[in-house]
Amino acid sequence: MSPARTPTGAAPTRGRRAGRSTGDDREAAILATAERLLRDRPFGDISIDDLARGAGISRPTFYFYFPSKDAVLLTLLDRVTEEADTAAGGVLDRLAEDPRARWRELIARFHAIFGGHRDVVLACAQVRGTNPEVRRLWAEVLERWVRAVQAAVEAERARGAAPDGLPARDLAIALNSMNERVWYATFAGDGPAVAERDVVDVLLDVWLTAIYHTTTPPLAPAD
Amino acid sequence: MSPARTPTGAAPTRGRRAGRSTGDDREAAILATAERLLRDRPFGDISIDDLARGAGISRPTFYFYFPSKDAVLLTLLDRVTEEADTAAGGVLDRLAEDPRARWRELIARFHAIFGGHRDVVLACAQVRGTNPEVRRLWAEVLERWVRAVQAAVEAERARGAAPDGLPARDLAIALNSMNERVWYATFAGDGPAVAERDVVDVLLDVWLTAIYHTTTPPLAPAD
DNA sequence: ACCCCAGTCAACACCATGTCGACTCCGATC
DNA sequence: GATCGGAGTCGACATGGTGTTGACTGGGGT
Repeated sequence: MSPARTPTGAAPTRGRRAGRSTGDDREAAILATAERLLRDRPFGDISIDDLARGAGISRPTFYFYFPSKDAVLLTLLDRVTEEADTAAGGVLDRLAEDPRARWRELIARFHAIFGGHRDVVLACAQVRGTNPEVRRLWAEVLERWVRAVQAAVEAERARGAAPDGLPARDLAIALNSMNERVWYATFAGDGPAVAERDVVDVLLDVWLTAIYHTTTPPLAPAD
Repeated sequence: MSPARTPTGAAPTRGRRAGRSTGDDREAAILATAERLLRDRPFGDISIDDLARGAGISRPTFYFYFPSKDAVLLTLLDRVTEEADTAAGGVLDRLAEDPRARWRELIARFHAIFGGHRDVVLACAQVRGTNPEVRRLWAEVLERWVRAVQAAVEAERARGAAPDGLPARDLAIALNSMNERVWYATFAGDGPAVAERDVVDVLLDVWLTAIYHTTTPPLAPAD
């Protein structure tokens, strides 16, 4: 998970224009207010004034801490993806041990984290359409995950556990895309969706069949 | 494809408040303007004034034809999904003939239609986050496709061509979701994406392995 | 005693949306 | 051939959210 940590790393000061004195708690208050308000209404229905008042400041003061409403969401998203990266870290290194169990662990962890921050994730999906910054950040995060999966698939093929087929990168993109969209529908309760308690196993099944052509991949190296 | 044709059917007058005289061409002009403007800037950057001026009318007059900017897009979306329904109709009835070829045909047709109206589709994906009407329409369309795929999978299992496994509905949801998200990324050129010329085959591969556990499903009935 | 600057906000400028009321044709009616 | 009604049209206004300006405060450093 080391490559291209640029997004979070290269933009160390997204909120708060610079400087570092007292008002740190105000910044935190804005973030907390956003997360709280998101719990019962969509991002688009929250005005900057709501955020400001919720944090006990006036609207112009809000701009002292964040350049826009979207920047608040971006900071929130940053946290979630960082958490996900941490949770996912290393799981795929031990794939050969027990492929099915490891893939399931990976998917289950993502599920737990996205589910735990569903309001933020859902809001980001909403604004991704209109905000290039969110789009860019999400694209970078996704790229890391795609690369990790791609490498894992190539490793499984190398040890003879998975058959050749699609370019590993395309496969990784397709599977990650599926997860994203399926989780979105599940958490949003929007349109045809997989039940929340089943979603990990449904996704796992498609991943395993797409990668191994079976739902019970071999544990030991083939040769 | 018969069930629940409500969306288009039950709201016969989304544009135009009622009546049916000359101004039909104005309505068409608005639609055409929207499609044209969408070609070089995102939906959010197009104002009602742009639409009105493009159609040679004033902003208040616009409201005579459509209740909002989103309603224009909704009408455009309606056309595209109708076209897709037509193109997809019946393909799955002849699945047993040659499963691989039929599934490929289905995916390729959707690809062609979405690709041909990518601006509209992309715009809809953008506003789906903020507009409940678009969300609802898309959900209904998706529900039809999910049902069709579910039925096809069940039929393939019944004739012994596909192994049992996931509930067919969950599988259908997952695969349709994957397609939606993958196409979006491909057409938007946004983040990790499959190359446009490869996308049909990539999707097909995942569909076949998920449904049949092989990329070469059997042609003749098993017993 | 002074200055600087993080932090604060009232007031303003701007822009997009949506609404109202008045106006103009034009075809139908008596 | 007057008049009536409704489709079609738009100028002007109300509303509401965003982002900016300029002035004020208070405390830490010199």
